Amino acid sequence: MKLDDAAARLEALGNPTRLKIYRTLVRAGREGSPVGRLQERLDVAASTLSHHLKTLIGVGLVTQTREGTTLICHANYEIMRGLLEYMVEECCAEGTCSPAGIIKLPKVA
Amino acid sequence: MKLDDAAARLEALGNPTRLKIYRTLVRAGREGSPVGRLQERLDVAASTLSHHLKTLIGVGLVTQTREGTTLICHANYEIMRGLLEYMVEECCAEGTCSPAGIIKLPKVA
DNA sequence: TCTTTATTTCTAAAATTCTAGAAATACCGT
DNA sequence: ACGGTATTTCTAGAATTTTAGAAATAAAGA
Repeated sequence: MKLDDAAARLEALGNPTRLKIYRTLVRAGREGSPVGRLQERLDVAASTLSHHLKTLIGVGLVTQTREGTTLICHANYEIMRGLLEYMVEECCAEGTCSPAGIIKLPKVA
Repeated sequence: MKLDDAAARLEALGNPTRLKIYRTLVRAGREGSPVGRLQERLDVAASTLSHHLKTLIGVGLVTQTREGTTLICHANYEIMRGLLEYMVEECCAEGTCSPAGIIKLPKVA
């Protein structure tokens, strides 16, 4: 991942509302969550939510699938994985900032 | 770490110039880097750099120590560790987005 | 086709961020 | 105390972001 892509994704997550959205989608699990349910949960105007979702979708952190009239949102774990990988590799000292319970191994699949 | 703190730190890192600053400081290692050297490396106006550093310092990601007339900047790994921990715990599905080479263990110190 | 529900796009105002020149401050050596 | 180097603070303009109401679009069902 390039620095500019990482920055764009960090910026997308760096807004409390968008971070809440993303976290909610992670908790929604594999089935995801309709936009409408997100709106109820987060208590934000529909247009505002849509705007934030657009940002998250734009950087690849969220995807949408349509099911009839409702749009289901999903967290994209692959992108998040890449972002965490970038941060650990580019922004951490060897072993110094591995989160507790997380260990960096030499070479594991 | 609270959601708002995590968001503030992600936002701080979510600007290409600031992400470059932070990455440079990580690469500078334990001894850190003077503001002036950062300025040469990143080719940015002194006042602009100072402004971005203020942001990073404000969220705890960077610290400064004075050595005579020069200020030395250091990456704060403890805060970064906490941020990564937050992201893994709050924004990842179990095992789904562990970066390659990183494994989440049940309970390790 | 008309209605309803779900969501986005358009629009615009308020707030914030980014940038960098100029002035101010901090510290050291003489 | 003075001069020089390092860095910050002040200031302000340009650009971007955030917010949400209103209008538009998409899909399903009667």
